[in-house]
Amino acid sequence: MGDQHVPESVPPLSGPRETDGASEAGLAYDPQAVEQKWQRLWASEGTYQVDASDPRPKAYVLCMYPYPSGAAHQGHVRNYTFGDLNVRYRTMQGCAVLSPFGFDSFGLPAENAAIKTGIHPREFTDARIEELKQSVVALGAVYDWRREVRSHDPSYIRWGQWIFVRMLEAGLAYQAEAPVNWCPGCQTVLANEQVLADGTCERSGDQVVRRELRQWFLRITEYADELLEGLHQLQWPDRVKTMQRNWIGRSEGVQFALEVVDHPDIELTVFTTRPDTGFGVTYAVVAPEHPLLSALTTTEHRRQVDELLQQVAHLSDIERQSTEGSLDKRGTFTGSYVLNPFNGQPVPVYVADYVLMGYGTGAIMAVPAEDQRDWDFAALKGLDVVRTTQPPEDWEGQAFTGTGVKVNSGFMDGMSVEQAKVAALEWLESKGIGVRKVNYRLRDWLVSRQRYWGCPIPVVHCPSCGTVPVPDDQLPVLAPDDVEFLPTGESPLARHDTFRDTTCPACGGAARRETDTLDTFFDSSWYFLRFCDPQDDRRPFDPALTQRWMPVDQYIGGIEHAVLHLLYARFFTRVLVDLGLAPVEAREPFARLFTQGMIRMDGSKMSKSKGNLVAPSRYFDSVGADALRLFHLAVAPPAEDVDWTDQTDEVIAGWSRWISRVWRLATGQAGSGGTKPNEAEDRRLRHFTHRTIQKVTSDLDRWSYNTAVSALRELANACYHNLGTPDAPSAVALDEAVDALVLLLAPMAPHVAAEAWQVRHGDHVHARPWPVADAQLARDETVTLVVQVNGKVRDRIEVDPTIGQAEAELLAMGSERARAHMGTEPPVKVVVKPPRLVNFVVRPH
RNA sequence: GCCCGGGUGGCGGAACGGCAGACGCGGUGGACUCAAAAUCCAUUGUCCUUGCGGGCGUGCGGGUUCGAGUCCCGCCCCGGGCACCA
Repeated sequence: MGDQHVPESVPPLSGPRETDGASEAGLAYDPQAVEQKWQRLWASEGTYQVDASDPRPKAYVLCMYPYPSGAAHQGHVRNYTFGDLNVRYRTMQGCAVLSPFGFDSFGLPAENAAIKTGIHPREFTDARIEELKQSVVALGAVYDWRREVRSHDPSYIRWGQWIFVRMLEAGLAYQAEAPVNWCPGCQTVLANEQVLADGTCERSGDQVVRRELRQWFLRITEYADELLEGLHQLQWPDRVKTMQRNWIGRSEGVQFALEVVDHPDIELTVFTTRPDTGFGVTYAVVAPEHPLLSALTTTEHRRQVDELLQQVAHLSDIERQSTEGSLDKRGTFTGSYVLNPFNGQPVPVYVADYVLMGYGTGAIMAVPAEDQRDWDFAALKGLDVVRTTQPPEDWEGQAFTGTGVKVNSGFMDGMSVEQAKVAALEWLESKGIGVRKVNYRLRDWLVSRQRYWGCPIPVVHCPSCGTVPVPDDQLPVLAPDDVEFLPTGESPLARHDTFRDTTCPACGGAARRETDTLDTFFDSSWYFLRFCDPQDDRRPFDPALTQRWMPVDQYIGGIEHAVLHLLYARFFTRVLVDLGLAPVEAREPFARLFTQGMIRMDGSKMSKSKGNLVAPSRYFDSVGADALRLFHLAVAPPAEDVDWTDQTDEVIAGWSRWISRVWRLATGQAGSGGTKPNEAEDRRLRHFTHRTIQKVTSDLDRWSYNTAVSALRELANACYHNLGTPDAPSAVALDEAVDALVLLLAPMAPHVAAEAWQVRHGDHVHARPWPVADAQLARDETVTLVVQVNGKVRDRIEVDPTIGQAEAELLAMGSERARAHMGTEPPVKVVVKPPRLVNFVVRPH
């Protein structure tokens, strides 16, 4: 998964602190010694290994598996800090937590490195996996490592291919022509990322062109409605659901045919969501790739049309939909006319780049009066504009897309837009010209990649049998190692004779092996299922084990995956359920989703391919992992982006100081409580303790980690209050407070919490149950009643929280400070919201 | 261009439509110390005021409301995604 924006460089951190090799009570806290001790212990005791037979209620907590880009960067640290907090918190709450880890280990960077340095992608990738794994362990994040999955592992490839074959058999995979970015200089297909903003190749600088290639697709559009409907039941951020909804882009409308003047043999089919505007159609537009374009183009217009096609060949879809620059040069007349079926008038047919072949029918009826882009284009080309919805008075100079009364529209005159939509549809259907049609913005999933470092598509192309899947017992199809990684030429697989040339599994004749590999989103669409049964060599995963763990209860990853990965995976699991391979529990794979913000530096202008130079290891080696974790929890709400600045190191150092502050409290070095009860202080501290337990618990439940950490700061401050003075709280109250502090800290800063607890009690803090507040002690004895005059705060009165309406008003009325702002007349109105607020509304004087 | 977010002190941030700035970082002052570090304590939006207190303040402009950082409308700026980066 995503390699996030990462900081480029930071000023040097103050040198490593002195360590004294141990951290028993009475000594300074030594993060390195403590962290290594506990990391070894968690690993050797298998503390976070779970099995399906575990009787506790299950919780599946998962961070999106990473693309192994080497040592972890701060984006990973942030992700795994949140994940680990959830794992430990749910464990303390009594759940059997499934916490697996794996690697999205196929991908472009390894192949680029191979081309550059000659190192084989596998060697390159394995080395980086080890590095990343090490930093994840050093962070103190705990996983059931027996379940590790790597995309490039032959067993994972095998079952991925096996699933692809099942999809092929079910008719869900098919081949079709689709454009790719072709670099004439490199003689190779480029990823969008490798094409610069000016449309040139990042490596050779050549102008990139779009070229049609026969490629594999998955029929995700068949699931469009289901994917849309399924969003309702998900506990996902609204913005992610909205993005998916918009991405699917369901729209209801009409598809109808336009007669072509002087061409009885062909007709132009268009889709519209606004059939009510039919009388306003003054021209039509086809996409440059439209199959009828050639037939529609007359001899005298062919030159201009060809020029346009050449120009469009190196534009991306984004550039084509942009209205920057003049539309003038981006469309031209074909020379043909079609008949507007509503009024029988001939209207000209244009070709323009802003119409995309991939959406609808690749042709539109243009209504400049009611569509702004059509308006702009019509203005440039001097085309007619006929309003069919009456715009408000004074409306001129632009399209009117709102609702109103229909005009100039024959049988629809006088109707509302909504009525007219229905009338136009019924009219088109009754005439046999059109049909109602649901259209989606979503396109089928193109899974072919012309690359080496990916999962080979397991089919063989036979001249006599056609496309034949590789039989199950011959899986996995593995890419050969002896390939050349050249900076020019096609995919290494296509040039590898003994891989490419094979025999047909059906007839035994000479055949050609498919040399495309699968999109890495294919791999990331089912790894969370494999985690449930990672070593199975009879099937991708056992349905019973999958049923035990699925769905993922908490999925955590970057917002950049809001649409693609998260939509593909939802599609994939639906298919697996429909094919009977996965239990219904997996239909919606991620019950709860959290999308974290990104790490930015200098406004995020840096490129993602640059390495991460703010390596977490520099913090592990100085202040320790706990300090870095607390920093990430505290610095911002988890969903927000984080700016890595000059001040960041100082803030992290502050967390290191705080850890020592807690350590001194826990070990008694900060001073101890009194031997006798101190009623006032004890009540204050116990109230604070139990209120903090409530606050932290609810903050963790609502993903408000920054405020949870703040609450722990406050509890520590409360513990220090009056410590070492005659007015100190009793040892009993202090111990209760410090124990609560350590327990609440355990999911956040697990090492110091574990060590502190062991020093105090001898056992493991992470095996303790999560603390429960005493509601009586947590209750506030008084609250502040705010007295306002005309909405401005004029006084504050401490009152009993159960105070009533009348009593509150009476108390407020008695406030001298408030009365000083009220003049002599009685208030016009009094708003009383006990126990928080009384607002007197008076006439200004 | 389209879709989705964000904008609060010097900085990161807090705030069920009801005390704007919790908790930190940085700053300032103090205690401890021969001194320093570490530590502990206090203070810190801004303007006017000796003080009490008051005015102004949540990107900009309007609106709803007894009351708006929060809700609505219109802008500006910054970021994410846009189907082959993952």
